[in-house]
Amino acid sequence: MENTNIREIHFTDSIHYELAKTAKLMKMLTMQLFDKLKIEISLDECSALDMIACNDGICQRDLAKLILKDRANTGRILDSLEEKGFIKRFVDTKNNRLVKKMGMTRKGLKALREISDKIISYLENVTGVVPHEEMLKVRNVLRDFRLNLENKVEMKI
Amino acid sequence: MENTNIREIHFTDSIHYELAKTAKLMKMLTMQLFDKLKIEISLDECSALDMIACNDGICQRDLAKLILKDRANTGRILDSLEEKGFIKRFVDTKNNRLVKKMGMTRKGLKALREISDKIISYLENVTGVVPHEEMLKVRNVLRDFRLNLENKVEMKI
DNA sequence: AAAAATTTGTTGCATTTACAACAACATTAT
DNA sequence: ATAATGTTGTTGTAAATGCAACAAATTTTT
Repeated sequence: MENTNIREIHFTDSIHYELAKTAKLMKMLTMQLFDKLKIEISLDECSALDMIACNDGICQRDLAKLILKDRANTGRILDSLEEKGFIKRFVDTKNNRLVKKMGMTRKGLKALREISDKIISYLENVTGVVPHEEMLKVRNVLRDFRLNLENKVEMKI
Repeated sequence: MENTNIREIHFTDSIHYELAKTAKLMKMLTMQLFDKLKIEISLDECSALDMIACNDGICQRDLAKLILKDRANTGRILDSLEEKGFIKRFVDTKNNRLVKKMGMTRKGLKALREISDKIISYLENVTGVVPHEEMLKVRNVLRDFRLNLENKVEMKI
């Protein structure tokens, strides 16, 4: 007897779809929040800024890997942040090679803190529907999953 | 005594960052897979196709909401799918208004199934590191979270 | 020592994307 | 009845993005 009950598997039901859609909505919401609160830098600039604050003296390529932009666009984002006086860039060496490293300026730290203060209560309001513990658990599972992904994806950065 | 232990909260630690990064990596991996397996349509076209298969007779705007593209780009994706003979479009009414609805062609169903068969084992291999039950749980929490997001995000579609 | 390959950042270009304006039609308000 | 508003899809355009080519410097290979 043949099994005619073929299980249809749809992208819609997958974790991949749920991830993509949730992330996209989250991005839309945050961008709308940035607009509403009249935050003067873009979301991408803000996450780059935060990443630099957490990794003082990082070089461009390493930052690119963290924010998952290519080298070209990372450079452009940094141009903008430097022009606004939020970061300083300097040439240094890494493995005997000349690289451009960067760090926060006082102005950049101040700006980052102000933005953080502005958005944090809003974002807590959004994540609030799901219990905090559950959210942490999801974050941790996602992290494990992501770390595994990083080994499989061919990064051209 | 003043509390000088100010808790620094960074974007890097947030569920938002983890979501964005995981989703982006997942997208990169899937696109590389599409390339490797010589799948002839784009990832976006594929998810649109899957969505149409799951929602026969859907109109363009409703599809746009599901795939989170704007109406313009949804139309362009559909142009491409129609040109390839994977979907058929027809004018119908919805609330007494003329709308363009669509459905799968036999060719489209065949193509979708072939693509599904090709990628499914690869993707299971990726999600495999995390126990299936845990993955389902994450998906469900994400869904709750996303449904809440949908109420807060202003959709201009 | 010369040639080839590697690393890092920049520039240019082609594709993708989002957003606004528009056309066609229907509904509601005046 | 006429005007104003709303819905759906298309077109045009400006911005974002990714990719390939390049320059400058270093390391490895021959």
